Amino acid sequence: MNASEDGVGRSSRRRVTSKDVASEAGVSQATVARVFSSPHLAAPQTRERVKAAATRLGYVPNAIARSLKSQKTDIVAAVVPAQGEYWQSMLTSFSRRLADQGRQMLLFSFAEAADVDSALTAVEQYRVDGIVLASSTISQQQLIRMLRPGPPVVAFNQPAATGVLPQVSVDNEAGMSDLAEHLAGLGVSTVLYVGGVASASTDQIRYRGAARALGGHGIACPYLESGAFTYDAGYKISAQLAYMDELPEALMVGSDEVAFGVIDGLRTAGIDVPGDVLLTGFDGLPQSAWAGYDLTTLVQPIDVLVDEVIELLFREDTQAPAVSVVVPGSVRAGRTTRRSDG
Amino acid sequence: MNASEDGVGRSSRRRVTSKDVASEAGVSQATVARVFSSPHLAAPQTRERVKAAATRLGYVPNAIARSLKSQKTDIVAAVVPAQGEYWQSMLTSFSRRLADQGRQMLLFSFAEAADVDSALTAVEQYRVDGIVLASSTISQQQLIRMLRPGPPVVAFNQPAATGVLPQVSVDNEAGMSDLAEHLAGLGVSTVLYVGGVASASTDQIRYRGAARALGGHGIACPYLESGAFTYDAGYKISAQLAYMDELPEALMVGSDEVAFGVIDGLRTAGIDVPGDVLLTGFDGLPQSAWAGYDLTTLVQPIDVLVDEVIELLFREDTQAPAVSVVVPGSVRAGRTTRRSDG
DNA sequence: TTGACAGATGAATACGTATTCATTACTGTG
DNA sequence: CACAGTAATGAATACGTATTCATCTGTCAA
Repeated sequence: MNASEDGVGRSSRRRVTSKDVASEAGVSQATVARVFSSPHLAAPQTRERVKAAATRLGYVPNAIARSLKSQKTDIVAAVVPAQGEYWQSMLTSFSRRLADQGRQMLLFSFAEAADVDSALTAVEQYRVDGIVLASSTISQQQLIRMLRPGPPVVAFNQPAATGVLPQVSVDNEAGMSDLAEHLAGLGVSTVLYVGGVASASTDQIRYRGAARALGGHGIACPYLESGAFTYDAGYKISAQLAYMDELPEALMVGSDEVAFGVIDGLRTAGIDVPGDVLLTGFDGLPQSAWAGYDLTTLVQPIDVLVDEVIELLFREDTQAPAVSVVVPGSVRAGRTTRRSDG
Repeated sequence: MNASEDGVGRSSRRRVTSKDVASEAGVSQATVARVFSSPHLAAPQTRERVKAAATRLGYVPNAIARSLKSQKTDIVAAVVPAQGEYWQSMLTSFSRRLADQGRQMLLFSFAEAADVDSALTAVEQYRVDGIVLASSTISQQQLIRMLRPGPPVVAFNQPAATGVLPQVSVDNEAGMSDLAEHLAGLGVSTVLYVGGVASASTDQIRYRGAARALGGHGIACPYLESGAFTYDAGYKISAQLAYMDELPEALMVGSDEVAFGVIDGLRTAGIDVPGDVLLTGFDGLPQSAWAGYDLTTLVQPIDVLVDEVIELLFREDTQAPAVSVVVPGSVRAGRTTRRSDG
């Protein structure tokens, strides 16, 4: 009648350990460990007996203890900004990929750049098998901090890390260049680039790609900073665009999320996209393919990027300290660069 | 000259342990442990000496070993569907909240319902401090499985778990009811409900809220299933709507993400929202406030929900096995229920 | 028959920390 | 001065597993 007598109560009396299973099955703890970690070392008959005992007792191996002994956690840490559509879709792909490999993902998200340090401090405590740093706002100093002895670290889409940490990113410059060529091919002659944060390395490199390619066609490409890689930043900056004396023929926006804001802002102001101005994005977010936007953008092959990161983390060769892997993206032409008028 | 002699090499020779710090500082390992876990038990002078030695050696406490000894990981596991805007925003809020408390989040995402079992198996191995189950597609059987002894478990927005597991969710029925009242207040007399997955408990409850409220006004409310809680499902189902002999005055869609698809689909077919048909969503996703949609929807107070989950996980009182916390949402009236014509 | 050898298992130990217990030094009160 | 009480510390142990080493059994070839 007493609740504490109830074996199926919410909090069990004590977790079942391999030792418990051992006595139940009449073998040693070592044998139980073998059955679960290297079954081929146990006799088939013993294996069955141990497994039966384990099931009977509800035994579940303790990954913490295993990690302590084997010096492997099967956990990869990801340090990622809390907000941003792009990071979320990257996380989705990453965690799925890891799950396929029997690894788990320990998430360290941060809202402010100032929180990165505390996140990094926490990461170090858990002896994870690898660390992925994803954010355009991690400082050079913070990157260098990760060079201390510890698990392998790879930077994700963070060109600024090149030469300091192994790094994987899409080819930002070539990607934006391709988009520019696409516009040039449409006969566009005036372009304005709408960036996110001018100090972010990705923003700089993408802009360079646009400016160079357009320059090759004799087209100027002024830079306008929206202030953040967010929808709101794009929406707000569109007010400035709406009040310009003369709109350029095309806007190249530094990221899809900002582009959504720009498009909505312009449309709210009565300026049609692509009717009054063409527009390109960057990233290839799922929403960019939604019919409401149908954005011409550079699609990042996120799955490929993620695979490269994982390979870099777990390659045997621990030499070559700061490899940089650059993966090409692909232009997806949408309605936002389709001229309705002939 | 030899790379292995390099102290700052990528892979260190050996991690520094509390024992190393102990000999460096001329104290016992126990004292080092005290300095880092309960500083008040060490003399200020000793504390300084130990910390200095630790810094000199680059010592970082090993959370794995700590967890093994203290039976606490400071980690909360989240079992979450890999896709879906709603889950992503919930994850964002959740991980931020945990970080504030010095806890980390171990992510188990799954693409197919079939993957849930393997995720649960993995979760059990890590002795996390708590588990959050978030998904409308986890089966009753899988829920029951979580009743076995182990860390506390809380279901998130999963009314089907009521009575089985502690559960936190928005008031789905009242929320959809409020939206229905909103429509009724606008004088709407014909409504169609567009659901996601008819077998999902949230879908059923939301529909019930709509049907009851509308019924109170003598308004019928047929149910139409889109097949999934995704943009694509909404987009596709809109074709059926576009070919109806007569459109209802309003569409009540079971989730924002589906609503986006429906809106885009209708607009593509030349049917204006709200010009030709009013529309409501549910969830209050960030995008629902974007100017392109400006959806009338029920905003879920995600931060509040998350706080409730955490409180439920870590409350002292381990009695009351299956509390169900229901939090009210709030209607945000957007453009999609604003009549342009008088 | 004997020795070599592989297969299966148990005893013991290590992983790095937190905590209990005992010991020591020191403070204040009678 | 004696005694109680507190603060600070070290020695030892436990957390639950994986792995090394030694032991034992049985098989096969000489």
